[in-house]
Amino acid sequence: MTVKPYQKVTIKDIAKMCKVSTQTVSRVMNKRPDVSPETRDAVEKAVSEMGYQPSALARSLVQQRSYTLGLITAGIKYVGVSQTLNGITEQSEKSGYALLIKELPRFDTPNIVPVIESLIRHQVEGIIFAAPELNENVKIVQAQLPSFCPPIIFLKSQATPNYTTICVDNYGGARKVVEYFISLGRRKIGLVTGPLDWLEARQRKQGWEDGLKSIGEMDLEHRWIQGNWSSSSGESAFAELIQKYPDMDAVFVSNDQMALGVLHYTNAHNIRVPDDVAVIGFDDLAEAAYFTPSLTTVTHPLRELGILAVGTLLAQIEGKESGHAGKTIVLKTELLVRNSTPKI
Amino acid sequence: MTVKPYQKVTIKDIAKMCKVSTQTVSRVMNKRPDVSPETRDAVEKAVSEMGYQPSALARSLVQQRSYTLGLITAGIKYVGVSQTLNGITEQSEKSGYALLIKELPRFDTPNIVPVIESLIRHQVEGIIFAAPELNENVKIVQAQLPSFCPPIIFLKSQATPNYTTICVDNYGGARKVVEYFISLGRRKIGLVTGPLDWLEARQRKQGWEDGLKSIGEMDLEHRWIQGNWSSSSGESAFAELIQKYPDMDAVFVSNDQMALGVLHYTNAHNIRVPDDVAVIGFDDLAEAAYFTPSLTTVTHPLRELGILAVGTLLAQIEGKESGHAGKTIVLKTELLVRNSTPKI
DNA sequence: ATTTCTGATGTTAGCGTTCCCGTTATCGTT
DNA sequence: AACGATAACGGGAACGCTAACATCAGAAAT
Repeated sequence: MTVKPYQKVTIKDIAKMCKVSTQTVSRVMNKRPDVSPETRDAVEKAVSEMGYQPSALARSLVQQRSYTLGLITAGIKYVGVSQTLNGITEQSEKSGYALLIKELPRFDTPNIVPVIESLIRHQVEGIIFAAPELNENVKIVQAQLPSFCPPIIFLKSQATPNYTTICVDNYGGARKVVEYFISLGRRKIGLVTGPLDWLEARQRKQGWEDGLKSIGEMDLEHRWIQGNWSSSSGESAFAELIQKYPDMDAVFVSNDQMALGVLHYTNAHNIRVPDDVAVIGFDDLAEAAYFTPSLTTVTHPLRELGILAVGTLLAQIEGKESGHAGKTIVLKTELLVRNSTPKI
Repeated sequence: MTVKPYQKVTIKDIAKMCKVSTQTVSRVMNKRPDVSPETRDAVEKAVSEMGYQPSALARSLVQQRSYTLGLITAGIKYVGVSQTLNGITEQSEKSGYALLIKELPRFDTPNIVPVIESLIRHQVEGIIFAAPELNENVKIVQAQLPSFCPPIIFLKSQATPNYTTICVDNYGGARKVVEYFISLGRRKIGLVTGPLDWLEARQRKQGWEDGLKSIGEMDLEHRWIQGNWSSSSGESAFAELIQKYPDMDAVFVSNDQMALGVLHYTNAHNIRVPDDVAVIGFDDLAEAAYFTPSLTTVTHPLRELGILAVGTLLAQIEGKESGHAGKTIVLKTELLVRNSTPKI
């Protein structure tokens, strides 16, 4: 039907073909009103025949707007992260923004500035920092931010006055867990925590700690142990914990993967769950409902976190005034009761 | 120390500041040899003082190269997909390419062409199509591909003569499963398959079928049932299957999530695994080793799939000659024996 | 008949780079 | 002394597009 152009076709080709100026073609492409119907039809016909696609690059350059967002992640292969990513892609697509993605090679990648600079070179209009906060990484990033930097939002980070932060109420979720255990009459509550260089692990631990202290349980040192989020670490951590805290009648495990490790241990050692030890996890993996026994856990809206991140970022970009007021949004968690805790 | 420029700083600013031409600044930025050391130092100093970042957009425009890859996915929140994504981000970063990501709203998104066009507008130099093949979606995409389209690679798709395809040996993996069951003396092998509009589900089913037929088991209609990849569907599918095929002494479950559902059922109904029924899954989820009992399953190198995809694509981009020769790469799978199958 | 408006189009310039070519100064060679 | 080679740098043009203004016809208003 039409000659397949090897060379990419540009606005000039269309203009020449229709004997109009490039400006007119531009007007048609941008659906502006002041083009006569006949010209519009002719141009549209040429466009579809030639398969013309306007260059977003050239457009961005001249308009000084890229309609592109930058995303910095780490650990995409973990469910939590990828759920957030899902929300982010969905919402940015919906808003007509492209998404440039960077994954840090490690959670504790030392120098993140080059990554941000790379995004800036690509003229992103906003940045979502969705890598978990551990050690001082977020503080370091904030301190080293280039002088000219587009709006940036931090996910799952400590609230700071100058930057917008969106996170999940880890502390509150953990307190809910402890309170639920107490309501079941369990007070000898152990903890398998995630690595304490992670902010989220610290927040969850703090919730557990404060929950126990609020009922007068003050001596907690021998009641917790650290894992590294993996099932394997959960299993061995629990093995150690039950040894140094044999009275334990309940355990809060800081994520579901480690909780699975715990259940693997209890199943293998004839420890009855929930009769001997009740178990509550955190995250609500899709699989958690099918663990043996099914796992009581804390859900958090990770996909919504991503959606909200994009929404908030775009609000900052498009309505410059609200600027980097540095607001903080905390999303609620919810306890999901299943069979690893006793029926009431 | 330095005035924070509100306006973005361009190559001209640096040039003016150093009293050299933009050309010279460009030479410094691109580390070209013909600049005197003094000039180079002066420019570099100005660059770092002003926080100048060359615009990748302008550079792409003039060089007619964007150093950007496009990725089309679906179902990022599922582990398999996100593992591949991990490999893709890693390798494209390593190769100095940026990555533009698009997630299809649904697995069976009807019209994918606009997504591809959007990538083309952004001048991506290559496209990785990493959404699963189901129904005829990949064929439709191939048929509707715009006339001017950069190199494109299909992941996990049916091999076709004209396009490069990289996939995992689902068929071979499934055959290995059946052969292993047979080596254990189990011949009454059931199947919980994934949805058969998915190519991967069909391939795994075919492996199971051919494996059984090779030992003379021809009548298979009552031996399989379809799930939808979820644990819940796995559980109910198995419940139905054991009813219509009570002799079954082994079951191949097409992914680990459904296998978890199966184990949930057997645990609840005092069906002994592996004594009464041996179970093998597919995927090797991180959690599978901690199921009760730990799950024998098939691993496939999804991260490597991503890495390989980028490598192959870049080879096509950079060495134009090998062009879209349409080669096909099939990655090996491996059986991982754990406790849901009997010890030998 | 003149002015004013409006709708449809074209012209020019410029977004921030790099490419191609040209210009100068310096130096060694014959 | 004249020549060419080389090193260091600058001037324009171009990439593909759109913003801003300019133009021009014809309709409407005076």
